[in-house]
Amino acid sequence: MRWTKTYIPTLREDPADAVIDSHKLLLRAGLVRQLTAGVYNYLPLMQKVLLKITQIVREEMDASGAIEVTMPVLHPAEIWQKSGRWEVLGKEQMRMKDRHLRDLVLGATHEEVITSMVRGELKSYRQVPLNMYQIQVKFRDEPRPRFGLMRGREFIMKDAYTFDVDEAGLKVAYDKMADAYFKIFNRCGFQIKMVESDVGAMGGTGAHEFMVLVDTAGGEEVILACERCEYAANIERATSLVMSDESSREAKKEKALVYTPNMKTVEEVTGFLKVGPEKLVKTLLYQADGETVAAMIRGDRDINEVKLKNHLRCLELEMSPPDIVMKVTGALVGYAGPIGLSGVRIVADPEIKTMVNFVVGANKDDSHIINTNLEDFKIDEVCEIRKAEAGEICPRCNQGRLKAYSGIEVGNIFMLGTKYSDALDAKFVDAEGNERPFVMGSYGIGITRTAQAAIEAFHDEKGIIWPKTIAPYDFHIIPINIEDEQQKKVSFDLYEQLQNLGFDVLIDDRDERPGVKFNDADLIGIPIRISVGERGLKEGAVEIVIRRTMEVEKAPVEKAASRAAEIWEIL
RNA sequence: CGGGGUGUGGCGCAGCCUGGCAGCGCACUUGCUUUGGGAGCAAGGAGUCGGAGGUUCAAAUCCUCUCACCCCGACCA
Repeated sequence: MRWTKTYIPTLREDPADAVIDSHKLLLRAGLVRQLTAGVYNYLPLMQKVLLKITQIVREEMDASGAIEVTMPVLHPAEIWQKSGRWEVLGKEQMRMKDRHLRDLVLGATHEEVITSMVRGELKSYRQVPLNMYQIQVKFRDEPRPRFGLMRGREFIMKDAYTFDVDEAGLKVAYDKMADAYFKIFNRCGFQIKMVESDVGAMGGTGAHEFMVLVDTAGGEEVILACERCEYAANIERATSLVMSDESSREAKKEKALVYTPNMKTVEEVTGFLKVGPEKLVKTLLYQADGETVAAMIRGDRDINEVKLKNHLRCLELEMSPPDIVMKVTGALVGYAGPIGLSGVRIVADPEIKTMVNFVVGANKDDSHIINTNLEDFKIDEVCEIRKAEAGEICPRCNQGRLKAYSGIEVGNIFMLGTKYSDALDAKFVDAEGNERPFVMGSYGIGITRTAQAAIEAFHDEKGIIWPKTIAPYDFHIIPINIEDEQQKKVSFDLYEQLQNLGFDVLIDDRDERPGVKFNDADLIGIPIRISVGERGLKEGAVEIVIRRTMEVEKAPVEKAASRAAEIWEIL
């Protein structure tokens, strides 16, 4: 492709609206332009990248035995109401009404659609296992779109769905998809990490995310991974070993009410009482679908609301407002405690069970109780609700410490079970003649997000460094001075030769100054650049430059194409 | 949804406080020169100052309302 015949609007300056490197580069390299919040045009270079990524995805999905289909973007509300996700997704879902005022949905995922699609027609155990996928635009009405394609309201995804007769079949399908995902992301050039994750609104029995690890600020999720074994989990899901601390060997003391005027935070109370925050137990009040629940957690820990929400099996979970706190505890916010708290479910983190002589709120203004022990109150349920932290001990090998990484989620896989086949009535007849719901799985890859993740993972201060498998072009030829007939001829000869060898080639035929072309080349990040200029031609040579390392090799004009192809092979 | 910020030519910004000719850099067009890391000179085109209402002799500037976008938080299949 000739630069002058395509559209690559590069920017010299950083766009004002971009914060993270990959977002700035998406805009500066002329890959995308925003239409409205969270919605982007994909310009010619980006289109090439997306096609290369989707091609890899297609090849590996097909190789795994999955069958490609295309499902509608526009869905009737009815199927979402049937599965119960109309309420679960709520405002996350892009919704509209048609002229008849019927509710419609712009799909964020397609479990409901595919389940309706096969219902009544896929009906024998002989027809499965079946895996169908599509590459399709998706919508999510993000409360706050940001970071370019990382958190958009419209994006492209590959989503696949499997149908099996039982859990064992699902496990096979699930592992097969995980395997395909490793192949896909490795081909895209990533070091990928598969981590355990929460199932969220998807529902089901288990899930994993595929994360690209980045050391920049561009990561959007924190993951914890054991430094000794293979354990790795999203922060929402990560657990750690409960360590009984030193104080648990103390002799139990008599509890006592203490006056703590205006001391509401953990810091204030422990500072005032001259004890560490690990000697205090926070009692946090939540409204779980209207019911008030108390969550107890050690003072120096953070609560993991996802874990609490999962334990309570509620749709909405939020901190109780002050008036409810007052009603339940009889005190202002900041003095809630488990002793004498009635009519409220008390959920405690297991770590609490290891503690002695701790501080709790007294359910009375300006008062706490010291030397509290487990016998002093009743715990209704014990459930891990604390956020695991870096440095804690791995729950799997019980030895290694957990380390935190910043990651970008580019893929996820879910074991759905029969949630959707039950709700939408997709059943088959087994060998014994019994009617049973399909056991399903669902598997996503964010195509547009993967492109941005590549930029985040592979760039330097001058621009993008595309992995060769997903680069918009393989070679970038720069005639230093396009007005010079010899340079022009050599450049275009090379352009044709490389194309004849099957490569995707971009030639910068603009009448621009060399500096402009070099800077744009560095910015858009084609893996190999070939400079054709007076300096080299004097010796009958052109320069082959590797973008990643900026290594330069001179090659004779007549051997340039074959030499460039060799370098490509080993890149 | 709470808090903060920004809307001025395609992009990046100044001007606003203290009302008085709408500016700068880059980009764009034309000409000449220049051509190995973002050229020089000259000439030129391009802006309802996000929108509506108000105050005033006069509003980019002050007031009210509103819309959009960005950031922090909440949220996040």
